[in-house]
Amino acid sequence: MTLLAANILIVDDEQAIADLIEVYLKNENYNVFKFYNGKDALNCIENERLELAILDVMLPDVDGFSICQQIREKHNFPIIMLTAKEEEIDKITGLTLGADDYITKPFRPLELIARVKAQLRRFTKYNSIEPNQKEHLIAFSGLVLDMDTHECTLNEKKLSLTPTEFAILWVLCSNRGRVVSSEELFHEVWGDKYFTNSNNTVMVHIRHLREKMHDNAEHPKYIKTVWGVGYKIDK
Amino acid sequence: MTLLAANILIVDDEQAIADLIEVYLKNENYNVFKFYNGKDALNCIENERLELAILDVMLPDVDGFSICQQIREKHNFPIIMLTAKEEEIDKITGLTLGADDYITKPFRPLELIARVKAQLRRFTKYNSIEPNQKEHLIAFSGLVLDMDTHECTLNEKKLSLTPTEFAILWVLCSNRGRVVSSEELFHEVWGDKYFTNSNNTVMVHIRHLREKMHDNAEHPKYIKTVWGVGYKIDK
DNA sequence: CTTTTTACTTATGAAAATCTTAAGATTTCC
DNA sequence: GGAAATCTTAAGATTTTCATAAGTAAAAAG
Repeated sequence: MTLLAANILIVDDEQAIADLIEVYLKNENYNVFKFYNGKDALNCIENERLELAILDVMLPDVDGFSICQQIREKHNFPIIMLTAKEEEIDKITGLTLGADDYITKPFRPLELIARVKAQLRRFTKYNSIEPNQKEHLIAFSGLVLDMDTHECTLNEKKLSLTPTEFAILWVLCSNRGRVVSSEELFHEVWGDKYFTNSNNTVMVHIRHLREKMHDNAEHPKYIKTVWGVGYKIDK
Repeated sequence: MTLLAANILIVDDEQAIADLIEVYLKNENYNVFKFYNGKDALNCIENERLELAILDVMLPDVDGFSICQQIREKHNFPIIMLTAKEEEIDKITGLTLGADDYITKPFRPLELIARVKAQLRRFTKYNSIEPNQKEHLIAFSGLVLDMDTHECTLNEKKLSLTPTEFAILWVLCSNRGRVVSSEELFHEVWGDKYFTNSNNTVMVHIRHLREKMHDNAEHPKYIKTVWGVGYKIDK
C-alpha cells in the first residue's frame, strides 16, 4: 500500500535509466517529475512541492551535488543519490552532506522502490502533524510540569526528577482522575520496544516519585494506588 | 478529524442519556448501536464488529459488569463505564478489571467525546498493522541478531549486549550498507520522547559495541565511521 | 607543492547519575 | 489467617556526562 501520492523528482542524463525509474514509480502511484538535465530540475524544485528527489551524481550541466545543496538550503525533503562507481561510495556520502541515501548503478529497480518507500516513511514520520497538537505544559493545584524544559514544580518548589520519573508523572497527570495500570504506564514511558521488563520497575519509580513529592507536598499521597488496577492522581 | 468510522455500542437504561450520547457520537461520524437493556446489547456484541463500548453500570436485566466480563473474554476493544455515584469510583475501577475508563454521571458530553477519542486512539495504536510486518531476525556474515530474545551472536560466540547496545546494532544492521547519522540513530533507539540528549551518548555506546565485537570479530572494525555523516555496517 | 595552522568531528576513560533486579516486608482483600 | 498485590531496600548493572585526547579536512603559510 502506498502511503501517500508523493511528488518525486528524477534527474538523470541517461534517459533510459530515468525512464525506467519513472515507469516503476508511476506503477506505485507516485507523481513523477522527470528531467534529463540539472537546469530543468532546479526549476522544478523552485516551483513544485516535492516529497523526494532521486539525483544522478554526474550530470552534463549542473552536477548532482549542487542540486543537492540547493535542496538542503531551502527545503526539507529526502534525497537519494545515484552513483556509478562502487568504490566512491564513502567519499560521496562524506561529501554530500545532504543526501539521505545512495544507490550504485546498476541497481535493481525493486531495491530502488524499497528505498524510496523507506525514505518517504521516515520523512512522513518525522514531519507528522503531532508536534503542534501535543500539550507541552500541565499545571493544576500546585503542580506544574513543563515538557520543554523537563522541569517540575510542586507548590512553587522545584523537584529534580530523573527522565523516567518525569515521564511517569507526565503520563499520570495527563490522565488525571483516571486510573492508569502499570502495564499502560510502561507502554507510554518505555515505548513498544522493550517487553521483557517486569512492572516492578514501574513500582520502584513510583516510590521514588512519592519520596520526592512528599517533601514539598501538602497531601501526603499525591499518587494514589488503586488496588488491583494501577495508579492515579486525583482531579 | 475523526480517525476512523468506528462502531460504538451504547447501553444505558436511562433512555435520555443513551439518546444524548448517540446524538453526540453521530455528530462525530461514528456508527452507533444503542440499547436500553443488557440483553439486546449482548446480542449486538456477538453479531457486530465493534471498536468501543460505553456501558452503564446499573442495568435492569444483565448488569454492566457481566457485559464487561463477556467482552473481555471474547473480544479486545476498549470499554468505558458509566457510573452514577462519585464515591464508588475506586471500588468500581477495582472491580471491573476489564474497563479502560469510567465516567461519573452527570458528565459533560464533550468530555465523553474526548475520552472516546482517546480510547480509540490508544486502541488503534496498539492494534496497528505493524507487528507482523517487522523482521524479528537479522543474520549475515557471522552476525545474528534476534529481536525476540534480544540475543546477539558473532561468529557463533554469544555477545552479551545491553538493551541500548542491542538497539543501536539492530538499527545499523537493518540499514546495512547505508550510513546512519547519529541523529537518526538517536531517533530510532531513544524514540521521539527525549531531545535534549547530546549525541556523544551515541558515540559512547558505539564504542562499547566495538569493544564487545572486537573480541570475537575477524574484521577489526565491524562498525565503520563515515566522517561527517555517521556510522555504517558494510554489506 | 608541501607543511603548518585552524576549526571541527570523533574517540576515550573514568566518574556520576540513573535504572533495574531481586528478595524480604508489608498491606489489602476475602 | 492466608493468598495475592504492593511496597521497601539496597546492591549491581547500565547509561550519561564530562574532560580531554586523537583524528580529519580545509585554509593559510612557507
